Amino acid sequence: MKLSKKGEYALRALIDLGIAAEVGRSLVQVTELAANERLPVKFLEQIMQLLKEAGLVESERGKYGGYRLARPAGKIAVGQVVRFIDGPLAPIGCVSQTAYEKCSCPDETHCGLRMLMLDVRNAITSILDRYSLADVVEVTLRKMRRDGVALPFTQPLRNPRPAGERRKPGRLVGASARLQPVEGLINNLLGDYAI
Amino acid sequence: MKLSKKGEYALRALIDLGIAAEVGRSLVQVTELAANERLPVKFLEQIMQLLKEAGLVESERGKYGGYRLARPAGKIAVGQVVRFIDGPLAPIGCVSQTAYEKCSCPDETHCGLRMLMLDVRNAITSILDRYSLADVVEVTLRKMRRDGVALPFTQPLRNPRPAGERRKPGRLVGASARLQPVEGLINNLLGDYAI
DNA sequence: CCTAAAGTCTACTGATTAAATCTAGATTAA
DNA sequence: TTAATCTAGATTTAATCAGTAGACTTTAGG
Repeated sequence: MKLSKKGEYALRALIDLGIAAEVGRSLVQVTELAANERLPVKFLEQIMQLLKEAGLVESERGKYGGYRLARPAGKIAVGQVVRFIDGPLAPIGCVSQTAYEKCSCPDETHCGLRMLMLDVRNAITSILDRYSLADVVEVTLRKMRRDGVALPFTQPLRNPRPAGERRKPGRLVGASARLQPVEGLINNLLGDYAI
Repeated sequence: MKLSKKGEYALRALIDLGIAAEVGRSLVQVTELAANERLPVKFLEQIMQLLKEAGLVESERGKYGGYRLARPAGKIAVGQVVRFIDGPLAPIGCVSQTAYEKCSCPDETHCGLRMLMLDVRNAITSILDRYSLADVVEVTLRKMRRDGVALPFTQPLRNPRPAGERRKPGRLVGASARLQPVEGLINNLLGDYAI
């Protein structure tokens, strides 16, 4: 039931880009992302290309270039990212809602494994499709601020580009503002009472 | 978030062995298992060896040999099987309760991804550790009987061995008898009202 | 008692994918 | 022009998935 390294690194990078945006940094370099999360640089470069193809990030080339989120973090669901990088969230193909694939067993309707894995699939998607990058960013920043930990990406790039419209740090709109309360760590931490 | 083929095939085989036991067949050959689930025979042989090493199945060698569950299906949790074949259930190592592994990020306590994945881990284990093979077998048999589908493994081996103590088909003891009701397909189907 | 048939068990081989590294090229700011 | 950066592709290493070959075990039949 593993998330691939590629998927994990992609999420780490995207979350960092979300934090950067929230902190006023519109552009982050791959080397910064790699350093901040201790990821292999060249591998992360490949992943950033995939995320660009997916339309999740934008890039600026050349010296003092870098990456930024292509849309607000609140508009990027975690599940979307994982599906794009790792494929369906379902543990086995025959319970995937977004990419169903017939399985080997001769009679799916009487397959107990399938019913069990359908429950697992639903449990996974109910979390990963419910929360956006903004939710994860919000929880992270809140915890860091509470504990007085230094935020990353607070130092501006030495020569920030004009940047047509700089993304202003604003209220993140995440799950807690949109959805019914559910159990789970993330949801608890999203409530003000829990910081 | 995939279950590996090895893990999937292992579960299919074990569920089939559970069905066989419930139907009065104490020994099933690899070729039968492979045919019933349409799995690659030699690959399944390897997997059966792993399951034997894990103490989940027993084997009889030679002509008219085969495999059986090493203990009652109610004593084998699905999660145990997956963990043995595929490793931890957690999507990333730093949220595994049974096989924690430090992750690359410099500060786990302020890692939003980790909190999110902890929720996912808990969602997965709450299902896979709650249900046993007996639960899956019960749901499967119930559905098949309801729809009048022919049960597998009902024909005895041509020359069944003396079989010291034949396992008698008896009441399966699964989650529905042990645990609080929870949401999910499997649990609904375990209730009598749902067959 | 001997042997053939039908099983499990063990080892090796190859294809494909994941994970990461390496090398080189294209683009931009200074 | 040069250094920093993204872009692109080839290469390496390991794991997964599966198939092949055969050795070992047991039963059935002569």
